[in-house]
Amino acid sequence: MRNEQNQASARPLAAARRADIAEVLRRNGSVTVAELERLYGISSMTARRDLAELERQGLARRTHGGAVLPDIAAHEDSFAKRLETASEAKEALAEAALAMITPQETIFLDSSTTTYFLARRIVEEGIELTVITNSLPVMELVAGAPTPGVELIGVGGALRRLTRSYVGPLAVSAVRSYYADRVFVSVKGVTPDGALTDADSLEAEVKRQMIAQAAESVLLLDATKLAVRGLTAIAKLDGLSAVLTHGVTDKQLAALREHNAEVKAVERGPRNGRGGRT
Amino acid sequence: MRNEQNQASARPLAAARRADIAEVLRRNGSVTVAELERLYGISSMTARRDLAELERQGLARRTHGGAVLPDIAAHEDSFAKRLETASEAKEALAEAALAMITPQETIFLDSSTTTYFLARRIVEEGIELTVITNSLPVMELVAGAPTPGVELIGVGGALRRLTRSYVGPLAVSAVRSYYADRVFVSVKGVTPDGALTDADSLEAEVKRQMIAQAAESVLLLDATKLAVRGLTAIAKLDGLSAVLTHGVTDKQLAALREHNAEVKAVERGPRNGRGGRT
DNA sequence: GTGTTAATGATCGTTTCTGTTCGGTTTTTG
DNA sequence: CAAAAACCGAACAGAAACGATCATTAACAC
Repeated sequence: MRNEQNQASARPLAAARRADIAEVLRRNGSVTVAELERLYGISSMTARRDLAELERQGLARRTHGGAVLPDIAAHEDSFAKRLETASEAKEALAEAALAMITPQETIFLDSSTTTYFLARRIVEEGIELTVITNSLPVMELVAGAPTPGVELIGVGGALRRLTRSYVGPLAVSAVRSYYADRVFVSVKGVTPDGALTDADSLEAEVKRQMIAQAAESVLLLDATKLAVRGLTAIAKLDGLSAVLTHGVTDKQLAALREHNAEVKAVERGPRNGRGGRT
Repeated sequence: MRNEQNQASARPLAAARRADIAEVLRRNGSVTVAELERLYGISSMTARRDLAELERQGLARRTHGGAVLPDIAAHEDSFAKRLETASEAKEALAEAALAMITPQETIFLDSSTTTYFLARRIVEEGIELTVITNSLPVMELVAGAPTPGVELIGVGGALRRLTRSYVGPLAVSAVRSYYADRVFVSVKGVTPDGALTDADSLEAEVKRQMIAQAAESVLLLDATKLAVRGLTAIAKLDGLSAVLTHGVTDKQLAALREHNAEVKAVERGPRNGRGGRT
């Protein structure tokens, strides 16, 4: 660019010389005061002053005898550990959900841990699609993906620390401004009469809106959910497009099918009597 | 090029000569006052005036003895990379910004690395307030805080991977739905005539909206910003409530004060100016 | 012609840049 | 580990550049 001549010529321009030094530094990774003296015909004091100026500008880091490029360290995540706590049921459900996804489509992911596993699989596979979520962990996961295949749209709002997700009016209205091909949700519990319930009403509101804005809605349900019941109702089983279950008994399966015909049992590894169709 | 006579032959138009100087500058990267005197047969005073005019037009950057090309920063470094540069200055600025915060208030934090440092200090100190941000790293930081003192409102939108921040229409409208006591912003560069510039227009839009929605706006400015100029304008210096600087020279400080009286120098590391008197 | 405006050059106190000196500190060497 | 060498940075002084100010000149309108 701007560094060609600059040999022992007259006295071109102090600023130009400094820019040149910065360029040399970028190319070589380091410079010494002695080199600068010889190269530009300046005194050591001036050389030091130049390097001090470059350091002030953040372009160099002073060392004894010269200067080097400022550190170029990497930024690492500390979330790897969270990934270790793997639940077999959730992994199986995530795997089955992954098979339902078509590249290039747009999906909602809620703030459950089950969909977190799904997000991880999506990133691992490098599937190209658009993910809309209110879950901070999912955002971190997708944003940190090595391959930029996944487009991420984050739903903002007030942070609910317990679940690390965004909720509230702003979150709901943000969800309302998007339409997706599919939504994957998980809930706190399912009642015997086919109602999905959650422990938090704000969270429930977001899930409900996601379901409303998606062409197809898929519930990811492990066996523990059948025993509990949340405080607020989100939706009815019969309003969903599909339900993936894991670890439920034949009897429970039959009960679910009374509310929704599209209930599929996902078994990976010999589990519970039935062998479901994967 | 249009370099006809150069000599004192005629004086067709000062503007033509300046355009010519600009051309020389583009080609060589720098010019000296002495060169201009010889080239055009003008006095040093006129040469300086020409260069001052070119600087006002953003075509040159004045230096002692001449002028060099302004660094037009169209490109942008990733968040991780920016985190490593001028970290000392950013820490000092963050510390000073921290002192401006009153507990229980609501603040906007933009997606710069400088405000990331500020967020970290807020979390460390456990100050109770509400933070509204479009920066994913800041969200992670605040959400992961051991003490739940900080209320977090996340601004969603489309994720811009390079800066790990949410931008776009959704982000802007989300910001618009909140009012804050204060906003802390950092920008790509500040031009001589007092305009804040950024490399990305989407990012700039969010910052602009934050400034509009905050009662007070504070700019965090390290010395590296004075040398560069971004592509899009965000706002004017005179529209801000306060400016905190680090590592700028006395002269630069005076220039900034012409646009905004509330410019404060925050020094905690490398001293500015020449022969620093303690 | 006369008045106005813009550009330029000259003067001069102030600022910036630079090299030298010198005492103190860090690194290397024996 | 001590001596030697190299390096550092504060302080000083000279040279160069700067910019505010004022006077001069040229172009133009009336």
